[in-house]
Amino acid sequence: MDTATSWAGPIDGPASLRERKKAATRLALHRAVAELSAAKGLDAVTVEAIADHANVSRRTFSNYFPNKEEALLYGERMRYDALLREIRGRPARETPWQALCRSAHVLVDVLGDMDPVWLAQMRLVHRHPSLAAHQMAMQSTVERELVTEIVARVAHPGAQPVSDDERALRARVLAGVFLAALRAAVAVWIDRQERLDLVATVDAALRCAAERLR
Amino acid sequence: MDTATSWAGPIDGPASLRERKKAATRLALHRAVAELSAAKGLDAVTVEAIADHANVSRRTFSNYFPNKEEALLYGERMRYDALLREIRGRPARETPWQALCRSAHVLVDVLGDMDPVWLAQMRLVHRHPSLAAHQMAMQSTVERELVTEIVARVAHPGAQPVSDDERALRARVLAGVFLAALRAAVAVWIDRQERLDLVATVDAALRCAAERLR
DNA sequence: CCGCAAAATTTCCTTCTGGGCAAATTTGCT
DNA sequence: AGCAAATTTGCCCAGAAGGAAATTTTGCGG
Repeated sequence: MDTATSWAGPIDGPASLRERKKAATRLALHRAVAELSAAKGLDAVTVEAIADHANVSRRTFSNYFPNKEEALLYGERMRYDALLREIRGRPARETPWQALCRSAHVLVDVLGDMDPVWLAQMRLVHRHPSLAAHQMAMQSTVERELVTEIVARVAHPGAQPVSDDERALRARVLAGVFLAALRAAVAVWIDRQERLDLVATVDAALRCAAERLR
Repeated sequence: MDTATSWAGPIDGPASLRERKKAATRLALHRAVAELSAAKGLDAVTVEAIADHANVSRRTFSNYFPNKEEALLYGERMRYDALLREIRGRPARETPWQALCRSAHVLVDVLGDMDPVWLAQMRLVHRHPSLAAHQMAMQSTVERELVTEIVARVAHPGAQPVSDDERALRARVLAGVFLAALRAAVAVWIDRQERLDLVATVDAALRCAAERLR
């Protein structure tokens, strides 16, 4: 069950043994919640059960995650981190929107069509409103980081100069719109899972968001 | 301190005494959290303290709200409900985006420049990440309702016909973009509070979102 | 290889939360 | 006034979050 490499997990570079062990524990906890909650639903699973299943003490769980939800959404969080890294790595000459779109494309591509574990997770999130809430919460963090990244890309080559306020506003709107588009794409893809292609759906959502709205 | 009427609160029509009392209690609890958390920060306030401050038992608090955060964000929730009502009431010939923008305008206008209580709330949310999380969570609910409302407005007068999937995607993107724009506007307005006009900022954000992105 | 300092895990403990249940109180209606 | 329904309250318990200190593991210099 080595899906770790498929989403560029934390077991990457040759870090110190300590770091690698921590990463392993974190991952074990994440998988424990995923596995247990897939069976009985998240709130029928106690933190203790999760810790047991990962062979650590209940208290250690708290050292890694503040609560079950975050543990469950850890994979999701990693994916967003990957997205952020990707964006930061885009050439500076790309406009913010280009950078965002291309990064999204890369990530969704890498994610592959239907990592079954991810699919299960998304279905779970999709159904359980409290999880959706936590996911949104996570996105609000991502959004903040995204905003600073976009603001950094001030170089609008052929655009008329704008005020600081205007730029801040634009950056926030851009970040929000981008994430909203991603969410929308995933949502409808989950809804109509059998009939749609994920990459195409994401592309469509981004194009739709970039269009002039009517 | 009768700000209740300013945001179309629950004390409206002449409902039964029971209903009015419930509404009053709910409001009292909401105000209690707001007041106490404004002073010491939200997590320094126990549910018991809130209940005490509203002259009810701790158990009764649970009858009204599932947790502190929801109690604190109750005002916010009411405002979004008002927004939804406004949108549902727009004439059917308006395109979805028009309906959204005009509703937002109405609501922000009604909200008035700087209801001081609201301002305090927003600042609190703005600082405390866990609150921002809960706010996002709430928005995800609102978003869902918004989507169904937008889907209902299928009548794109002069647009080429699109598939069901496409329409669902567009509705979700639209809802997400709209809420993202609102959030962005409020965020920068809070950031630069002294120098900006709220209505103008919201307008700018919506216009920015509606523009073709670069 | 050994032992030591730093870091991580564990045990223990306290406070707070959410919510079931049944008794007591309040409200609406006749 | 008096009864039924709705609401509040007190009591209770399983779980969550997280502080403090003891214990174990890791990394490194001798």
